[in-house]
Amino acid sequence: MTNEDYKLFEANTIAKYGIMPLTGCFLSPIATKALLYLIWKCNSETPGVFDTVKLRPSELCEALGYTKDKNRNFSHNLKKVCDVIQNVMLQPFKICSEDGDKYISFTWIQTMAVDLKNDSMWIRFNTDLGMYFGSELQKSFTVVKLKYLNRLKTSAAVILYPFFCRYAGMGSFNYGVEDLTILLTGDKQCDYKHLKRNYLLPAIEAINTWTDIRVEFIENKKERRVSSLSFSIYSEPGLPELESYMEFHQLKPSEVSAMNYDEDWMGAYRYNMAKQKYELLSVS
DNA sequence: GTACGCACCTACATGCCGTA
DNA sequence: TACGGCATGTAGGTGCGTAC
Repeated sequence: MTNEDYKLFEANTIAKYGIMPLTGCFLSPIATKALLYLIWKCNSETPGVFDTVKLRPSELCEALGYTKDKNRNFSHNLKKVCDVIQNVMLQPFKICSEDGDKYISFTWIQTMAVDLKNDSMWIRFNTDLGMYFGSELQKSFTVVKLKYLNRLKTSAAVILYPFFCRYAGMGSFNYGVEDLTILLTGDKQCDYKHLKRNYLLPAIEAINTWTDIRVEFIENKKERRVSSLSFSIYSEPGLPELESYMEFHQLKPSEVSAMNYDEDWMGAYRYNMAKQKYELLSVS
């Protein structure tokens, strides 16, 4: 599997409103990333059709950043990830009309079968999922690279990275504080200071450090109250990419700014999703 | 060598309060 | 209304002994 394979195609509606609020209850970062991986895996094997997906639990575990290390906890994490998916089955997915008078509710996953001994699992998505995220995915979607998403740890960062990728092509855009509050907290009563300190700033710092985009924002005020935010999205390498680039060109940190960053180095490296770092390919 | 269970630690999420 | 400090509960990550 190559770096380019770690992509996710999201419907605009998911990117706009976020996968977590859409479920009616917030999923943990691990649950969100696991679910996104399953959606990506399913879409890569049966584009636009959401029915069933087969994969190895160890593959999912490694894709989420867990590796077999000296601490012998891989089997722990394997079961934990399976439990996380099982919990996703318990959390209903809810889509409401504008006024909230009409809604439809179902679960993401209908059935999961796991065989840890033979390292296999089988997931059946809810049969109604295809009506909302099936063929529509092929018409308009946002590309999110899972290798970047999976480096993020907080729920806010996991929500915001796909959100910013959705708008990356626009360069800059405005977004209302109330919409952003619902996106990140699910509670529009949450005040802006709480949103900024506990969600927005830590998430943007993580995104700027670990992903392929850089986000900056300014506050737009109506009188004293912050009413909306103007976000600017730039393409910029993450820290692991920058470190490998420096290693490849044998640059010191002070010399990086004088160079124009390129991705020539990537041919000499392989990205290890489990370890979440680049490994130099051996010359044969 | 690997799976499992347990304990511990860290980071995150949340709420409350005081100050400007 | 914005900002920051502090306390507390929880989720996730890590280390290690034991059993198979």
